[in-house]
Amino acid sequence: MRDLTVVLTDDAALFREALAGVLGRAGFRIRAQLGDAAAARAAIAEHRPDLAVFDIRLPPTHTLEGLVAAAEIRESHPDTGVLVLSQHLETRLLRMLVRSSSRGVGYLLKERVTGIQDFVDAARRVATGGCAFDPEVVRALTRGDPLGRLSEREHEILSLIAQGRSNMAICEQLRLTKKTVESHVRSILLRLDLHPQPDDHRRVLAVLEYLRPWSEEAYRLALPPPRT
Amino acid sequence: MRDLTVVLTDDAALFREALAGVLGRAGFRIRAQLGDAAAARAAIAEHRPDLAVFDIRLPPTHTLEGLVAAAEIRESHPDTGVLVLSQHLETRLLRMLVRSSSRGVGYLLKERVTGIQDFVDAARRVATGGCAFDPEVVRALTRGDPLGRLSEREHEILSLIAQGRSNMAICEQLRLTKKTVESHVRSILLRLDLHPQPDDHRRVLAVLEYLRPWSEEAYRLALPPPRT
DNA sequence: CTGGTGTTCAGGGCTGGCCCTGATGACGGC
DNA sequence: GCCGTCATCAGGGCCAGCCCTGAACACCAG
Repeated sequence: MRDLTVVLTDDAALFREALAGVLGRAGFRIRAQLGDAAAARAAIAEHRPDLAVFDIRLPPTHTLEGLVAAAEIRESHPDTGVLVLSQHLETRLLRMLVRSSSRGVGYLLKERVTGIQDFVDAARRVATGGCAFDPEVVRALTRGDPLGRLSEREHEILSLIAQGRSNMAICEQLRLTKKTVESHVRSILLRLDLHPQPDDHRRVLAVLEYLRPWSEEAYRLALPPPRT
Repeated sequence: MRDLTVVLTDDAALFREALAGVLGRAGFRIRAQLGDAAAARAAIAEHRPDLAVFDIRLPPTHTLEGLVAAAEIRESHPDTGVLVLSQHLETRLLRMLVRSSSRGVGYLLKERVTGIQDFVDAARRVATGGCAFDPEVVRALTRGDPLGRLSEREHEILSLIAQGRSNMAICEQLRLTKKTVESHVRSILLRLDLHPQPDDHRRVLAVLEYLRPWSEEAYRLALPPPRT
């Protein structure tokens, strides 16, 4: 079996070198190591590697550039597997990465990669057209849309919560009692699987859940259309 | 003075017809009325109007399409003024609309347009290369970045708040006492001008303030680069 | 008819979060 | 030295929001 080729993109040079070392010793040929998305695009176009590894957050903004680049590479170079490394699970954005296919794509959470061998196995799978997702990622992908579990009324109230309205403002606006709003809030939190945890501020988490579709939509506009 | 030409885009046909009536009676020539952004782009390319009026939220997604289209038109048709109508003030997204220039652009809040004559005046100014911004919009544009008023520590704590962390989780993570975190939270809220109001849930509002740059960045990626 | 879902509301209890005041120490600028 | 800013922390108080239980009614499907 021939050596698989890889291009690595991560602005953290130390981490990038470490990955290069790991993959190199595992038999991959490192074709390039880049620190930003634009350079990665050029290198991938030049080398046409079996695998492109991206940190999700790249310069200049450290927000979305890695994911944008990864999704674009998936479209423009269908023979290049794309492996994304992330600190956090960005479920809805992840869905956009796999919207056309889950072949040749991987999404791993940096802190949950349990060993070098796991990482190498994942890289090899993705490079050869398979997929590799962190189990948390798989669970999130197979789950339905949490917001879809809300009733119409609950959705309406969550939208007001997400505007930073107090319960009192909400009950006045919707002509309900304080108790009714509280009941709905409680139901919303449970429907969204936001159970009491000492570390969580659940109202904020519910807001974040509500805002995600919007973020995804903004992001969708950043991408080329999927091939049919 | 020749009649100014205009293309209107708003998926609410009734509102669109009403605007057409108003502008028509004010001497504008209505070149086209469209319901979505793609149709608007084609019509503007065909008619090259003096003014393009957009509702900010257009189909198919009713999220950003109007603003995307408006910003693109600004780039591709520099002689066409762009007037955006919105329900809410989206400050940071607005900034992207005026990033290259504030000539030939307007942003009005639908609920704050105080009369037909005001609207017509604004349309005329924008169509002839001027600008028209709701006073609230002007105030927001001239104000600095609220997040820039935070100290490094405050910014760090706000980022944790925005992840939906409880105060207890934050104090444990940063090895501070509960009291210290509370002090920082209080300072953050005041720095962000989030004073106690019975209608507000201020912690959520602080989170929304924090998340705005990210939204803007996602949106920036959706736009063509500004001409230099 | 039964069961499930959605909507509304109540009583009662608890606490995380916020408020205010005050203090200390470090640092930098004038 | 003085002042302002930042960071840390304390004491004490209050309450919006959440929790739990329970109830009633409407509607729909089986």
